[in-house]
Formats: sequence, structure tokens, C-alpha cells
Amino acid sequence: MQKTNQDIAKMLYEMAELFEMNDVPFKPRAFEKAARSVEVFGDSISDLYKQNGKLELRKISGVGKGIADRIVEYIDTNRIREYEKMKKKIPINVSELSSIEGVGPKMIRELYTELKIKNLSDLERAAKDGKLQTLPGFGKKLEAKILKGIEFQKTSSGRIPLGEALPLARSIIVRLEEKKLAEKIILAGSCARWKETVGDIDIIAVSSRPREIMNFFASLQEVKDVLIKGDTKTSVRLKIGIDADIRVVPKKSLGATIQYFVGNKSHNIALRTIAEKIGYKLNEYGLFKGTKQIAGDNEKDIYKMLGLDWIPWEMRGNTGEIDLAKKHKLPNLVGYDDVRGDLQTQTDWTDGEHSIEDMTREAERLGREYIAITDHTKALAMTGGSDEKKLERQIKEIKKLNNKLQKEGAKIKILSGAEVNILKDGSLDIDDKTLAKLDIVGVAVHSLFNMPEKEQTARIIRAIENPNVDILFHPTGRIINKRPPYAVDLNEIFKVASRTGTILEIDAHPWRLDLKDEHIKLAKEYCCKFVIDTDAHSIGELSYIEYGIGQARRAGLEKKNIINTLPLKGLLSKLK
DNA sequence: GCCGTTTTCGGCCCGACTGTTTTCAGTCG
Repeated sequence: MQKTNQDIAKMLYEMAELFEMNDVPFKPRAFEKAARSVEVFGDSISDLYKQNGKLELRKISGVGKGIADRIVEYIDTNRIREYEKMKKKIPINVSELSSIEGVGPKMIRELYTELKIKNLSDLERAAKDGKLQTLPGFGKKLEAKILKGIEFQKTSSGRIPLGEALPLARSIIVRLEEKKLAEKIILAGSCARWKETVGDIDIIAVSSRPREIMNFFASLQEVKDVLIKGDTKTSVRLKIGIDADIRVVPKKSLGATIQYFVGNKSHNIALRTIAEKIGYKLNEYGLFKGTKQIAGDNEKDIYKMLGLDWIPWEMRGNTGEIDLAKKHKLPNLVGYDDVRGDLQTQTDWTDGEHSIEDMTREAERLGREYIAITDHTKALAMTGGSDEKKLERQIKEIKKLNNKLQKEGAKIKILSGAEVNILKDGSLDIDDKTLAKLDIVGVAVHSLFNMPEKEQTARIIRAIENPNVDILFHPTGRIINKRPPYAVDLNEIFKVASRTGTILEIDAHPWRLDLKDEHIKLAKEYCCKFVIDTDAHSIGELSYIEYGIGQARRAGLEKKNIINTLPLKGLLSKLK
């Protein structure tokens, strides 16, 4: 089995913890840093090594000779001798134990040497038997905390989709604002970066009444447990299964705090390192020269003092954005108001909830200038998919509706389309004559998700080579936290899409977000064009567009890369 | 082990909070 970047990262993380347990200096940080880079690296590291050799691996930030050697050993032999040696000395399940809140490498070592605890069930038994509190440095509270952590881990799913976290975070913020305890409340963390899944919700407040905010936050109805409650910081566990943190800071530090809580860890470390090199110190209270704050009340000044352009929140992942900011080459990102129309929607003609007219009126209310109706086609029998005749009927119906709306003075225009199924051999389940009559033809895989990569890739390529096809819908088919993407060679797909002018969809539905950020980045390198649409099956889902724009911004897309930022006329000229 | 406006040696991000102990190490983000 080929090693994925995730596999490699996991191994490096585990080695970092083993070094830490053995009090090896500096190696833990080095391995952790390399693991983080590996985790977010765009291409397959196994492929990179096999195609271009070991030296290529040194291009991954934080990977030098030593770690490159170990990655190669892992890919080639499926094991790392040094890891196995350490593991033999301390034969315990480190990643399992350290996944418990409050349990770190030093405690794990203590637990093993004193009580021979090797895994989670050992730990649970010892805690329940009251053995932990007998150890030096441990006490009753710590034991109870560990038990709670184990209990939580059993019921928690880890990260939840942004589509669940963001509405919840926004609702908490609304209530904080209504309390009027703070001058300013800001949503930070991965929600602010529009990351597709969220591990915790971070909120920043500027207030002269921090105590009251801490109390109010800890008493929210969504809170299951209070983990930490201090003077300026409170951390709670939410019933939904993730944590939420709030931090109160003085106004003069607001920019620095936003910087600190929005950027991911890697981005922040990189910035602090830059600061240090030019004789400054950066923390969540500001940028300091000695003890003097030289920037901090707003973010732009901090970036400027570090010799960088201000970096949009979505891009802060230390994946090349800092270098672009240094060279003044950051992209001019597509804005949240730039998308003019929706190009994938389903109606009650198939599996959608609402009529074409209802969907159109809601789209107009949202400010869209056009909406494509793209109901499923016949191979998806369970959705009542359209055949050629039904599609012809729908085209007529849409014409009628367009006339009616125009008479009423509505600005929005309905486009006729379809979400056409790609069959096993790459042919489509609607004939070419009918496809040619539609304004928009999107194609998608809805069956045989488990085909081998080569066949799946060939299947999709044949479909997008059809001259009637405009868009490839949800190109990888993944459902976040539920269904993995099907095996497909995206490099090949993007190459062909670029050649045939097939537009790639960024499906904004928060359970899909397909293409995802790093795939968008890759497709951009092939000069592909994109569309951001909602895949809405009801009027409420038409507002999901912001999730897709968030992903596009994470990948550095500009307005010009996205065809539905064009007015209708311009858009139609780009379709086949 | 990594890295270089301190470039092949000598440093390595930084602060809040907790529990247990009484001055701080460990954990977390």
C-alpha cells in the first residue's frame, strides 16, 4: 500500500512524541515541524520521491537530510528502524494516550514507568481504581480530569464540518453581542480561515468587563464542561463535541491577538521567527522592540513592520503565502460578493424540495443575476432523474418562466441545464442531441465509486471530452467525514480539463466542498477555469455559496479564474 | 534534526492556565 502524506505525518508526529518522552532535546520540535509540513503538502510525497528521488524531499520545509532519510526508509521498507527501537524500549500506544486532553509525553512516561500503563484501557482502569492519584505530582483533580477526557474522547468525533461549526459560532457571537459586555467580538481560528473542518471555535473580545464575559461564556446552553476559566481566557467543551475558547484582550493588542488566533500554528511560528530575526518579539499582545510595543492594535501594521503585505485570513497556513507577501505577489482574491449566479441547483422536478420558480425567486433575493437548473438525469432512478423527453419539457417550462419573470421586471435569468450521469464506460445517460439544446451541461459520477484509479480516471476523462460538456461537478465525490474521494488521478483530469476547456466545479455545499482547497490550488497550476455553485436542493441551501468562496480564497483564486463572476453575457460566451 | 540578514555552528515561538506544591513543570494552542 502506497504511503499517503497522512501516514508519513502520523509517523513523524509519533516519533516526535517518543523523542519528547526520552528527553531528547530539539528533535521533538524538528519532527513536529516536518510532520506539519508533510500534512499540508500539496502533492503525494511517495510519488514525488519515486519520480524525482530523495533530494526532492528536502524541498519540504523542515525536512533536512535526517528526516528525508527516514521518510525514504518508511516508503521503501514500510518501517523506520529508529522508531521500532524506541518503541521496543517503551512499548506503548503513544498517539492513543496523547489524544486525551491534558495527557502529554512526560505524563505518559511517568504512567508507564510507575504503573506500566500502555494504552487507553490501561489508563481508564487505573484512573477508575484510583491508582493515578497515588503517583507523585498527581492528585484527585488530575485523575478526574483524565477520566473525563477519556469519556469525551469516546463520544467525540474530533473535528466537525465547517458547515456545523460556523452557524453555531455565529449564533454564540450574536448572543455575546446582545449581552453588550464587549466593545468588539471577533470570530477567529479555523472558522475564520474557512477551513473545511473545525477542531475548536476561537472567539476574541475587547472588553473592560472580562469577568462577566467569562461567566456568560461558561454558562452558554451549548456548554457541556468548563475546562479552563481564568481572568482573560475561558475554554469550554461543547455538547456538539468540540471545544470553544474565548480570550479578552485590551484594544491596543487587538490586531496582534487576531493575528495570533487566525493564523494557523505554522503560519504564526513562521511570523515569530521573522520578527526575531530583525530584533523584534511577536506575541498575542503586539510586536515589541525590547519592552516597547511598536505595533499591535491592527494587523496591517504588524505585517508591514515584518516586511510583509497583509495576508488574507483564508490563506494563512504557511503554505507559501508568506513568501508571496514578502515579494508583494499575493493574489487579489475573489470576494464574497463577486459571484453573480448559481450554476448547480436541483428542484422538485427530481430530488429537490422546491419548484423552479421558488428557487429562482430566492436566488434573486440573494442578488444572483442567473440560476441554472440542473436536475439529475435518468440513470439516478431514485431521484426521478430526467430522460430526454422530460428535459425537453423542462426547457419549455423554463422559457415560459423566464418570460413571466421578465414581464414582472425581474432581473434574474434562468438557464436550463442538467447534472448528467457519467456511466461506467464514460458515456453519458442523455443523448448528445438533447445536451446540445441545454444552456449548461454538468456531468458527475454518481455510481461505481470503487472503480480502480486508472479506470475511474479514464471514465471521467471520456466524459469531459464530450464537446457538449461544460462543467465537471464535484470532481472527487467525497463527503466530509463520511465518504472518501473516489480513486482518481487528478493531475490527468486537470490536464484534460485545461485542454478541453471543461470548467471545474467548486461545490460549495458544506458537506462536499469539492474540489477542496489543495486540489483547487493544483488545478490552478494547470490553468483550469472554475465555477463556484451551491448544489442547492432547497431554497435555504442557495446561501451556501460563501463556503465555496472560502475554499477558493484558501487556494488563492482570483475573480478572473471563476466563470460565474462574469455577467450573464460573458458567462454564456464561455459555455459550449 | 533543521537552518542561515547570526550561513556550516549555535541557536531553536511564546504566553495562559492548571494542579500540585510553595516556585514550577507540563500541557495546550
